[in-house]
Amino acid sequence: MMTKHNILIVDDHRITQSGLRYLFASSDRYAVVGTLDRGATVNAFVQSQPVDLVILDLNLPDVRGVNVLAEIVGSRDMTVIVLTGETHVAEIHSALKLGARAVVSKGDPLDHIVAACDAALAGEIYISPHISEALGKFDQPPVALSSRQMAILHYLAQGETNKEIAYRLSIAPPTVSFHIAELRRKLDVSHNRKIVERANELKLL
Amino acid sequence: MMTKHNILIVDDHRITQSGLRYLFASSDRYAVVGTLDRGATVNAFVQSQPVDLVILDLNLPDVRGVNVLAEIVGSRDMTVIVLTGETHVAEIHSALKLGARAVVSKGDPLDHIVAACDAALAGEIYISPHISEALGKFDQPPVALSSRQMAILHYLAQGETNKEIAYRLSIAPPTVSFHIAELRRKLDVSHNRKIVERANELKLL
DNA sequence: GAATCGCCCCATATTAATTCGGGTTGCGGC
DNA sequence: GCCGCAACCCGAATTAATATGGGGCGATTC
Repeated sequence: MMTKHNILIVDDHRITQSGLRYLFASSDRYAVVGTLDRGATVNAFVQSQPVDLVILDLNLPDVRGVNVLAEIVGSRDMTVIVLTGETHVAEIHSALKLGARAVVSKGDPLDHIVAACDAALAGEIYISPHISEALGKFDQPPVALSSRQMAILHYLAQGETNKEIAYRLSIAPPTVSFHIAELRRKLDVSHNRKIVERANELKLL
Repeated sequence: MMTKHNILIVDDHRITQSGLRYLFASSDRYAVVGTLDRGATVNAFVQSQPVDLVILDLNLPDVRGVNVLAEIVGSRDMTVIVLTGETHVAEIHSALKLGARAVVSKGDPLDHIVAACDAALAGEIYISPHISEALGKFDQPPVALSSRQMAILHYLAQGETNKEIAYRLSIAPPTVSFHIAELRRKLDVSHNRKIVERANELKLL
């Protein structure tokens, strides 16, 4: 038997950290070498000591998990698996695109977590049944917004009026209405009052 | 030493369930007698066997934790403590009003959970530092909406226009505007586009 | 029982937002 | 080059939403 794989846990819930430590405590293949509750500290940790596998929560208090992933992946020979509480499809897609090797839900049985670690280290991609079911449901054509549309969506999310947005962008109010109509069309909603909600669902904000 | 206190864990994250079981496994005062991941099953469980203490997550997949709390509290001599991931102030207030005896964040150190159990069973109210800090920040007077205002808020959340709402309620469009202005005032927002967001924050929907 | 308060309603006048028709630019394909 | 296409912009006309001022109704208080 080779030496154990070093695991770093990144999750802001202490009880989850503890549960994971306990899960791996009796393993002869894995050793937990650290637990972090903030995304900002991850990069420094993995630079300072050898880590083979990172178990990353996407929902951290300081930064989005995907940003942490983007920061650390590729920096050295390291495998990252995502352990997430909520199932945000777009975010999971991003994580996989960025190089996450597995995605497991916190609602999954515990042996799925170990299975994900095994598979990820073997070079496979592991998606737990929970997650893959959710992923399949929404096989959505990705919504691409232009920069103008994105800017206006952003101001809409702040709750600003068309007039205010027009002033900020130095364009006429009817032009703002035009872009909003485009947003309605692309986001497939019939009412302005649903645009921001829908954009949040699609994680466009 | 008296007999151990029976604990029921209600949380949809398996890893949290496991962490809590482990936390109490070595205790001589507590015994975990069950773990549930759905709110709908809680009432049947506590009817079927003696439970002294329920550790309840507010964020369950099927129903809001506060509804579970409302259902089980008072049904017998049982203490409920809330263990929550996110800190939704209004929901925590509701939980306390409904009779929860302690509130702990999942981000708190583990000994706070045990402290909460001890305090709750001793008849005290325990609020962890994390939570009490968040609670203090927003010491909001509770927002009371009239039934008309609530109805209109509901339609707003569906994304309907003033005209549609007016038609549904058989009132004139300016009357709808009037109620919306009242909502803006009561919810303390400057833009209509923020009303639904704010209402969600305050869990008024 | 009069004053007060909150809620509900509306018509009118005003302001905001949308639709419509029309124009520009830039870019990839025929 | 020229066509089509998508994004971007606007003015004028239309429609939607708001503020304003006012009336009625029921409950509470003095």
